[in-house]
Amino acid sequence: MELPTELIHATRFGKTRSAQSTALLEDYVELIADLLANEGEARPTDIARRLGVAHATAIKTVSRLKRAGLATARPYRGVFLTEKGEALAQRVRIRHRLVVDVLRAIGVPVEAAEADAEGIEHYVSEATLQAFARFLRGRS
Amino acid sequence: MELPTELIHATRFGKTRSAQSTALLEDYVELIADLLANEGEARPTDIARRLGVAHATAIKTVSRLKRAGLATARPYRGVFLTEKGEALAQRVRIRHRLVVDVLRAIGVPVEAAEADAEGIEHYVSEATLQAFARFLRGRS
DNA sequence: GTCAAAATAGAGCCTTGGCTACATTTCTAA
DNA sequence: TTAGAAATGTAGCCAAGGCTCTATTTTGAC
Repeated sequence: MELPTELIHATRFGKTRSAQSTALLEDYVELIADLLANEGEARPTDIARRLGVAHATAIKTVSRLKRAGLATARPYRGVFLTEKGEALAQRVRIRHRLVVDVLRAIGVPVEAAEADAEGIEHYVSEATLQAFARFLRGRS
Repeated sequence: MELPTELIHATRFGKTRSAQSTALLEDYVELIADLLANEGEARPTDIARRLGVAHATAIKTVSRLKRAGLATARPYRGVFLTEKGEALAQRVRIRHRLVVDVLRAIGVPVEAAEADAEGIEHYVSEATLQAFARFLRGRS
């Protein structure tokens, strides 16, 4: 841990950038899991509506999910998660709850907490996550 | 506030997306302000090194900053911030400190707090920011 | 003062994540 | 059962944010 300042910064920013590319896939996986659980199926049109994008955009991203080994889908037949996708969805869901709970505990209004968590959750490291859990345990 | 669920979600995600486009410009403005304050000048090469990108990328983004009215730069003469850019840098700096301080207060290790704040800060709304400030005041 | 090195700029390419427009498939209701 | 509506998929466009390669300008060492 004796890197020059600019390398520390570069590493930090680089991490932030690559986090952005995974953030979208995480959102999709989270949403697909939710739709499968609550509606029984995850159709591209529903995904698009929930994310506020055009259906073509959703379809294109789903194909990226397939390439990444997170989802499966056959033409005109809805989207499903692979085991890897399920596992990711699980992690994302837990992390989301943790972030929202911490924000709420700090005094953030529920609306803002839910909305901001959507962006924040993708940038919370494992160390921070553990600190969050400790913090919540310590005050319950 | 009586939107259907999918519209609430869509709005929320949409906000997250557009936040991403401003996140990079905020990082640049913050860094340029820092370089101007500590080095006396902000050269594209330094910006690139600190952000861990190629210098050409930095130059291209600086020209976007100019288009957005945040910075000025004459060929071969370094980058400066406009009033608007200064104001943004100020806000970003304050917000960054607040996020780091809250993370630290919760028990996040300093390294993780600094690193995660880099990503988190761009997604913290005004309401959340105020809650953060209250939280810190309440425990000092 | 000159010339090589460093910094700066520009061109052109790639992927992502949006979009619209059009084509195809599936579903549904008469 | 079949036509029209809805869903799905494809193609092609755009801007952002990366990259490399090449050209130009500035600077610094002699």
